[in-house]
Amino acid sequence: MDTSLLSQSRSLFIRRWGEMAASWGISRTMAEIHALLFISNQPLCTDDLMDELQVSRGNVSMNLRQLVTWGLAERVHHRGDRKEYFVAESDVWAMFEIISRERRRREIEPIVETIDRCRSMLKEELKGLKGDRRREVEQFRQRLDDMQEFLSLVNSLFNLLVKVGKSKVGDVMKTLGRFAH
Amino acid sequence: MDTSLLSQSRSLFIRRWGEMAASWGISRTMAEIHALLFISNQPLCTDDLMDELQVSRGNVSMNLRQLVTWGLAERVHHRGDRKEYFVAESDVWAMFEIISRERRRREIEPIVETIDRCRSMLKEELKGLKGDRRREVEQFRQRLDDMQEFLSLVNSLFNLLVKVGKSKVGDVMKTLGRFAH
DNA sequence: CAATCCTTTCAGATGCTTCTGAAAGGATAG
DNA sequence: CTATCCTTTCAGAAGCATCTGAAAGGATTG
Repeated sequence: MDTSLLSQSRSLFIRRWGEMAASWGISRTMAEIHALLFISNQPLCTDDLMDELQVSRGNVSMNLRQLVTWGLAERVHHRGDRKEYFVAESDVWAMFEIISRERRRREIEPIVETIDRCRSMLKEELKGLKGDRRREVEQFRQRLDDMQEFLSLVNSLFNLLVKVGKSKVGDVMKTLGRFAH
Repeated sequence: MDTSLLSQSRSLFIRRWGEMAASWGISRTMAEIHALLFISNQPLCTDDLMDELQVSRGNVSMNLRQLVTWGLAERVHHRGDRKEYFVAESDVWAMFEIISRERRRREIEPIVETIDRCRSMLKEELKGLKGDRRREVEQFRQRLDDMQEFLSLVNSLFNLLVKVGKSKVGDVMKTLGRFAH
């Protein structure tokens, strides 16, 4: 067994990346595969991944498919070799864009849509109301409004960040610093 | 059964908030309890929550405890009533601060710490290396550097956002807009 | 077209998280 | 001190997401 510092770092990083995955809504193995591809300096095939991560062929196959679908990995062919190889997206900004789009789609959009529906229902409901019940509905509506305002802010921030991108980040941080005394 | 639009909106919102919870690393029931408290205009007791959400007493108790620990809910006592009541934090910015702190603690800090360790291991490893293997280590190190730079940016952005808070968000957005031609 | 090599699929197994409900704990009232 | 009321705890049950491995699919080769 390889006990070099290189090998130790590899498995340390892969394991941690996998552990984090749970909170990112990505399965542990999918994240480990992605980590391994990310730190490799050459494309890897299914067997490489099975060996290093100790998981089944089916598992690797399914998770690779999802990584490719997301755009976090892509297929690579070598002349004279039937096997398929894979590499990871290597630009962390592109990764950020992909992951944040995915997360927004799952975490932000559904709740925004629901809040919209609720708001119009409550607007309707308010028409004929007086007194305590009116106050109840109004409070509910107020909270939904606050939440929606906040969520659309978060949304635009992400959009901006992605647009601004790597190159201008230094400037952005400097400018933002002014707001935070 | 109450079929008013108010009641429909309530359960719609609660259900959706709960569904989202999975991706936020919060259990469905914990999120539903939080949602119900968030949209109520008065403190609720354990039985209220059990009735409306159809979950067991133990479940409510454990999740309330966690909500209180996080600071997303707090206990309220009524004179002459032995029961404990609960209200949710109602300021979405405070909620954001709490949740983002928690998520960073679980999602960002561990990987940053791991990257640090890996980087120093690789630095050590590089000392006596030449050729292909050196190139392999160098690529790994480069990717870790990129990742770390990115993560610390995200970190400072969150810090800034929390500090800047509600009041100045408009300004921040306007300024960011300039960078996004 | 048969053999070989590799990938994909999916039913059932596994393991992890969350939930239940009953028992124990603890406070207040009489 | 005992009864009452409410909360907390936790072992086992249930539910859910992930993984395995074998079988089927599909492509290339000789």
